[in-house]
Amino acid sequence: MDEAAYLKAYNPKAYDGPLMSVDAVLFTLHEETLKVLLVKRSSHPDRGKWGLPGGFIDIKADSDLEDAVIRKLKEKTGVAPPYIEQLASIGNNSRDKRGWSVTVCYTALIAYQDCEVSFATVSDAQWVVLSELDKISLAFDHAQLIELGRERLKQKALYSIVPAYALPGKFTLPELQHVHEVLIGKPLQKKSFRRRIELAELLIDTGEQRREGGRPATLYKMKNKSGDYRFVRNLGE
Amino acid sequence: MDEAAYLKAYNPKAYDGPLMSVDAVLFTLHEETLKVLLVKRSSHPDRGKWGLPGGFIDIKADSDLEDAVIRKLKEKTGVAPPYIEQLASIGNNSRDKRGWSVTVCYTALIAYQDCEVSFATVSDAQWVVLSELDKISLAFDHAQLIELGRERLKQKALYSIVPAYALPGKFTLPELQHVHEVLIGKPLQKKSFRRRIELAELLIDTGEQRREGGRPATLYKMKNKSGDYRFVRNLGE
DNA sequence: AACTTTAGTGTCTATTGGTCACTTATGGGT
DNA sequence: ACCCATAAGTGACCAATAGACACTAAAGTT
Repeated sequence: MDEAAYLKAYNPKAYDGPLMSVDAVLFTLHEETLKVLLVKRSSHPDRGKWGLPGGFIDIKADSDLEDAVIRKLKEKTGVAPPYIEQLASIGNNSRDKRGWSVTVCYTALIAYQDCEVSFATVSDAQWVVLSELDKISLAFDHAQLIELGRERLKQKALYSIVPAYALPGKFTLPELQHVHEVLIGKPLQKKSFRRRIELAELLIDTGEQRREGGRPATLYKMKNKSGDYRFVRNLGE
Repeated sequence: MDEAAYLKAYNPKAYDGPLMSVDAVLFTLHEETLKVLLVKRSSHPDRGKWGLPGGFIDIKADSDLEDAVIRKLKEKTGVAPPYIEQLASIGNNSRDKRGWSVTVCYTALIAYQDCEVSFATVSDAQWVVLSELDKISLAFDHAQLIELGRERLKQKALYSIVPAYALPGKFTLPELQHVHEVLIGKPLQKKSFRRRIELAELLIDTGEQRREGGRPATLYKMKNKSGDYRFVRNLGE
């Protein structure tokens, strides 16, 4: 049998495969704390529980995995997040009551302001403060996925300025430092923090300033490739 | 309808989902070069081409994703590799002629000696030098997956001693440095290399030595958690 | 014993983060 | 207007760790 004949006769349903979904751990910073986006499950299993935005791939509509998650996120927030990264894939026969199930899970960041309006109308989605997660019983293994995302983001905070994507397009250095401090879980030296960013020339001075209490802070924006930059030495520790 | 009824009525085949497989990029060091394990595809599509070890999940036999890849690797090499790590998941509608397909891809390392015998008898598996990959037309997007694994391993070489898993249980520091040099692609200062490993106390002196030309080199073995250790500062650059 | 080869060390320099006091810019209260 | 509180931003020195490279050490070979 040649390949053309094989493909013609091929029936994907003959193969007994696992369920396959995508999920996203979308973080933002609001009121000095990290928050994660949760949605209320409208269907079985775990109906009524809160879980991560995500779901099955639509093999007609989605052309790749990232497409699929972004579609799911847009449904809830109205916009695509400025940062998204594959986190991990979890697959086993116990995480979903329906059977062997695999999720490809992403972490994403967005500024609170950039999607606030969009889902003020959607009552089945909410931002949840990370420290209050243990009070909620989450669907599937989503608590574990959030913890994984959290951990990954903490690492990124040590050697990159990826956390900047949790802020609006223009932000001040003290604001950025604050995001890093929340993620790393301890205060940082402003001098060290600023020095490395300046040296690597990662930000653009917009010329604008923001006043809030004391001396006005300069507003910066990210350069195009700044999210990919990796400092050779970690902060903290 | 309650959850029990839903689950009872649930039919996974009603859902039109993607194909789902696992693959592994297994590297080793042999004759001073990095090699990757390839297997000859015995079935369609891309029958006869070389590709990564891997395949569909067996939802009866495998209890999770890692189980599944390790099973695939054991089939080819006879042993489970001492190091395995999730690399990435790639899913789209163009990588497999059969339709929308997702692979969860792992990187793994093993000592050449530890599986040489096992698959000397298997003629459909071979180690291929990385620089000769462009001469072979690989199945699916496997060339890209290998490049991804290569890149990840290079990063690991900069801030960890994970590459040690490409060596036998006992190895010398010059040997380890050599693996790192191959991965990073340039020579390293032996003093710097040794100093950081000694300082972090990552290896155990076995008391044995290896003679080869000049002064004998001390044989070390890894401590248990040494693969997880991350230096705060990168080598090279 | 002298030479070659490879392992391993001593020591100085370079880079970058840590610390912390100091200066600067703004608003508010007297 | 002046002083103070507050937050932004800098100067200067210290600490940790990688880079460079010459030197010593231990083996085999001639």
